[in-house]
Amino acid sequence: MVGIIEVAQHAGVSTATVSRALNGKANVSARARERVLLAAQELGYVASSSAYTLATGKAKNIGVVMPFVDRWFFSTVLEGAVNALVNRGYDVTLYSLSGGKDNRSRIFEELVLRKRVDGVLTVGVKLSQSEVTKLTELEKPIIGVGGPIPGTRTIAIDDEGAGRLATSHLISLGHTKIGMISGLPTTEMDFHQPYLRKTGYREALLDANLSFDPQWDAQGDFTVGGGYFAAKQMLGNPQNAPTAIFCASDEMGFGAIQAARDLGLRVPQDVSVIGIDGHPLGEFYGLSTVHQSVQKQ
Amino acid sequence: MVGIIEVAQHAGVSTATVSRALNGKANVSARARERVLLAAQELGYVASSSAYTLATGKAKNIGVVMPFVDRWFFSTVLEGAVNALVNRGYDVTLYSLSGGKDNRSRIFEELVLRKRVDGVLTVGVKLSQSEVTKLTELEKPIIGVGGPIPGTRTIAIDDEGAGRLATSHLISLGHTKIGMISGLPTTEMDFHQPYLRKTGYREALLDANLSFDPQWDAQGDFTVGGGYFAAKQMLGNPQNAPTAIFCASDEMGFGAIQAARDLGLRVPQDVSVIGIDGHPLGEFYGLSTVHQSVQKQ
DNA sequence: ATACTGACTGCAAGCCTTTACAGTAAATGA
DNA sequence: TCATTTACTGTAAAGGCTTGCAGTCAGTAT
Repeated sequence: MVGIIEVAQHAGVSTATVSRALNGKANVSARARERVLLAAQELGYVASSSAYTLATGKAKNIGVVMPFVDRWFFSTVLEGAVNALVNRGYDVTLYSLSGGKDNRSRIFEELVLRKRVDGVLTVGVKLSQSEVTKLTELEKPIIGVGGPIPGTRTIAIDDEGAGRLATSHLISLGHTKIGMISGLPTTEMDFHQPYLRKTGYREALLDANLSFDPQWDAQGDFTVGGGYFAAKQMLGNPQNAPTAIFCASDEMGFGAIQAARDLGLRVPQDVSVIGIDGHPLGEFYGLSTVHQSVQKQ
Repeated sequence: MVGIIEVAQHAGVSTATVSRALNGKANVSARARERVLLAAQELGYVASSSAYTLATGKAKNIGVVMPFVDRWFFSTVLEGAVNALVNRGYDVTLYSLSGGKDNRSRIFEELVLRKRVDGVLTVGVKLSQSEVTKLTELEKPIIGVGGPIPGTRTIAIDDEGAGRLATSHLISLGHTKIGMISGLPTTEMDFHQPYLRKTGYREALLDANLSFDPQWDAQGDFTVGGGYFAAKQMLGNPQNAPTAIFCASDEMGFGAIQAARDLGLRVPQDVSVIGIDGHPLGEFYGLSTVHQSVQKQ
């Protein structure tokens, strides 16, 4: 493996000058810089990142933490983040919380601590206070997308507002029996948005003096299949079926639409469905949605 | 930042013993090991990964390279890979080729060279001979998923066979005018499967003595939207519309189905559509598919 | 001609582990 | 009891880079 010493010899300078030249520092004569660049090129030299990190304390690497990567919202954010970071010379190390039970604490305690990353980007994760404290103590900047993090900067839409907006839209269409398909059942889940969106939904109902029926409160797992089964159950109830459904994500909306169709209901004539996201498939499904610009986030 | 020295002092042993105990080596007395573990625990110590890498040459990190991350196939493979690796103590550093033009060479030359990764997993990427050589010289193992890599081990379905299978299925349904929506237009693209799948399609047509009409050869970009527009154009041609379409991916198949519907055609009565993947949405769309087990791959 | 800048350059320490090697103490065998 | 093995343990080098500090040398002001 060719190291900085070989490059220095090849260029006829010291390793210090090689380092400075390669890192674009001042105080290197044009001649020396040129020779170093040439030598590095010829030898195919790239500085070892572990040595670089050890010496500088900078890893040029950002950790991205998300509950899953195979849901639309997450893979889209990830794609955007990877591209943005790679163009600025950063790598992305990906941590998925879906891998197992004690994954989460291991990620935060071991991996991040290992100085492998310079900062953390969380997506749709609600960090606990102790997790935030830990990261802050290590002076690792944190940015959250789509999920508030106590005491740090967060980029997210107004989930509560979005829930209210979607619900209000259904109300304005004349619906009075409005169900909601939200996220995951357990509250201790890492995943945050569902709760706020549901809050918005309830508020909108309240404002319009509409009742909130627990039977119309379903969980859809944020997947198409989850939305499908939830909607099927809700709409299939002959006594007490809603005429409109607000889904906390477009993917669940797709499932709901399909469920309605399978039950012989027409969308939107018999049932209205609205989601949140702006998923590219929405157009094909004819799903109304509250659009959020995910890539930009 | 607490280092190994503090742990050693705290435990009343040398740093060597700390290292050995923490890495589970033999030759550490039970008593010493216990004290070290306790001390590390109390101090919240985790070894610096850059120092570890520098000293051992192992990065405990795998680079995953894919053309995009926000397409279903890729995000699914990624999810599977991340989970499998994290459970074995490896991190995943993600490189997306979609980020820009000279991204690709930069990734292979700079980033991988920097010793940041122990090995490389490519997904749907066709590596050039020189890229393979480079990695092999550095003794970085490579594994490919869904795309052959000259001289290395690859996990992939028989793309050509899948194309033939799908096409044969359409033929067996009695179709004689069969179109195909395949991948990207440019051949120099990183993305490999489209070509093989199309080969299978042609072979199946040939075997059945069916003609291959260039008008029925469209590009769908592997997205729903791409499939939609390609199908719309193909099916919308009154002179020469196929009665069946083979799509190289399910996502394009979804678009094709929607296009058919928008044109007033019923699926499958008027038009048959078949894809490749086994995308979970296939069920909802009623899309026939050649299933491949992506997570397992 | 001399003192003094200023622009480069090189030496060597430091970053934090792992691990080869040498050393110590207890345990075993004769 | 003494020699020898066994089981740990500690010292210090090595890994590859960055960078503070000191030094060199040509150029400038006096």
